[in-house]
Amino acid sequence: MIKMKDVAIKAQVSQATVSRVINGTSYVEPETRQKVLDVIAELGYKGNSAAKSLSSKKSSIIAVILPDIANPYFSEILSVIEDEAYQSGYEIIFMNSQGNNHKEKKLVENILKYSPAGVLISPLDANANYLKKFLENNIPVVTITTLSKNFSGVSVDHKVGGELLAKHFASLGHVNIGYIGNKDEKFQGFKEGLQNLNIPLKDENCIGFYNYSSGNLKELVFSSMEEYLKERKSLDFTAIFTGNDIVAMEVINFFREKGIKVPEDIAVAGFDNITFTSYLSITTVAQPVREIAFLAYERLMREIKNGEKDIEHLKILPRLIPRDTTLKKLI
Amino acid sequence: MIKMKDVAIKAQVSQATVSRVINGTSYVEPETRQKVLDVIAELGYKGNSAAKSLSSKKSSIIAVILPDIANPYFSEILSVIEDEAYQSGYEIIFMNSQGNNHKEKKLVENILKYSPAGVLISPLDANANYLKKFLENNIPVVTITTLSKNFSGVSVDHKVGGELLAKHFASLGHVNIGYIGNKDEKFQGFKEGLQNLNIPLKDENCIGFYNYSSGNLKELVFSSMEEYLKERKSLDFTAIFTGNDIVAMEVINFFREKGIKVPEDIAVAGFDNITFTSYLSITTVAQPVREIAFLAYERLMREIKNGEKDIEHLKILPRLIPRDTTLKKLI
DNA sequence: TTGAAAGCGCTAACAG
DNA sequence: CTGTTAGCGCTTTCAA
Repeated sequence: MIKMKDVAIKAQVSQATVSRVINGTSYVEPETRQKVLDVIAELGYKGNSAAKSLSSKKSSIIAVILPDIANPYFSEILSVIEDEAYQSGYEIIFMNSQGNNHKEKKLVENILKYSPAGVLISPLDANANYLKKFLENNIPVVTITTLSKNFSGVSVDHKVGGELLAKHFASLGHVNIGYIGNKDEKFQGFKEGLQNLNIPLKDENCIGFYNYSSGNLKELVFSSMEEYLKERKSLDFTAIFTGNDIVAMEVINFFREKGIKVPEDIAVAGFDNITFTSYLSITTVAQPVREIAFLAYERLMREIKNGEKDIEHLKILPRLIPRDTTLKKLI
Repeated sequence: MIKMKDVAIKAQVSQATVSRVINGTSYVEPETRQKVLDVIAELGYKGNSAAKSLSSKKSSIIAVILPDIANPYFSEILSVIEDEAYQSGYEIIFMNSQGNNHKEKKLVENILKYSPAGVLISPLDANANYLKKFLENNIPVVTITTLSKNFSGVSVDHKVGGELLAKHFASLGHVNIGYIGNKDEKFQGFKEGLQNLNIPLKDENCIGFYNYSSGNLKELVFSSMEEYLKERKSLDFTAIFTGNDIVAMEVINFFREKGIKVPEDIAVAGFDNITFTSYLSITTVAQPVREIAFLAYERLMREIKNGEKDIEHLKILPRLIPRDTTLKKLI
């Protein structure tokens, strides 16, 4: 690999001057500047990230930590971030926490070795202690999907999303309603939304589990549903809201195997609006993923380049996308 | 950030000794060794990648360059690689070529700055000249999905996959057959497979396009199909093989909009067996993605750690997964 | 406006 | 078995 010194010698200037024209850190006589540029092109000088990072104490690496890259929702996010980073001259170190808090902690520790310029993370626990390491090391962080009091972040208003679905179910005449998924913000919104409409959401109809990894999701969904069915003989609800679209697909799959028809016997709605829900015509709540990713990246850049330090929380409003799986009116 | 010297001082040894216990590069008296380890734990020493990489001239970074991370086929691959890398102490720099040769070239140049320990790439063009830079810089490369004469690689035998589908269509009695997608190896296998069964695959029924990015895929598929329909009034085939599952979904979508029923009016088969095809019950050819990714990573590790330099090409056999979209027999 | 020189934190001879 | 020392390629004072 050709280095600055090689360029310097060939351009008959000092290595410091080469550094200056590359980084624009101080004025260089246009002639020498051009000469250096020519030699750089001629020799195909590329630079050495390690050396640069070591002496400048900062890198052009952005760490991206996501809970489940196999979920299209997150791969779409990564896709947007990667391209933005590419266009602005950063590289992405990607890490997949797989819904595993222990792994996420390790990942955070590992990434510190690289002095990343910034971090984009969809944290499993927005208030986890190990996230504070970024604060201590003065590394800008923007959270995606979840908001943390310590960092800027961009998310969808999940609560509103839950409420939207509550209203949707209500408008279709459902009064016995179920839920399956993480008991998170959207669940809260859903529950409160139903309460405001005087529709009870019975605890025993809320099948909770905590999961991010799509690896064993099918098993998880199937065993949870089996267990539910074992306790009572049949479904005690006519509509079910699932934590996300993938869960919705699995639930529909489960119902299909059991001979339960969607939406004739039961209405199903998901959350996220990943591409594939449209093929299956699943009712869902759309998160503008690309916008979220873009806004998060943009915010991170402002923290990196302009040193903005105030904590900014963006909550984007989701919208309901009614499709076939909730087609049937009960009234 | 706490550094080796800090550890050395507190442990009352030289910095070199700390380096030795960390890297195990030479024997260290068990007592001193333990003392150093204790101090490392106490101080929470993490290390500095840039410094390590600069002085050792190698990094623990593995570059992963994929054509379309939004395609679940590739996100599954990334998921496997990331976890393997995590377990063996490497970090992933992820790059998305988006089916853009120009971008891929730039990515290859960019990654050289990091002296990656190795590269896993699903190249757009296996023989692209810029890939030789890895050879010049002595960086181990393993290709995924496509094989290159210059590097080791793991792929599915796409040709066999195409043949499998040819036989499948034939066994169902189809004689007028179409294709839509990249005119690649699986297309060749498909074509030859049909030829061997004395079924012609007319050129005008082969709708070719070159695409990797799922971004504008819908448009691409729809406009290609529209064009086809404009030229002749109706479909001149009873079964169509699509380049991959996502294309299959879009084609089915298109047919649905046109009121053409699948599989009643036309049979559709995809390729890849991404998770979502099972929900839609699309006939497809399964690529054992996780195995591919795992084998590629394993091979790369052997090149990195053991310096194996021979070129090894693994071709994994795909298998046909018949499902509902090709259910109907014509004979 | 430019060059010389001192590190950045670490690895890897080289002594002893 | 361990300490000393010389860089790795670059950024960044400090002078001139």
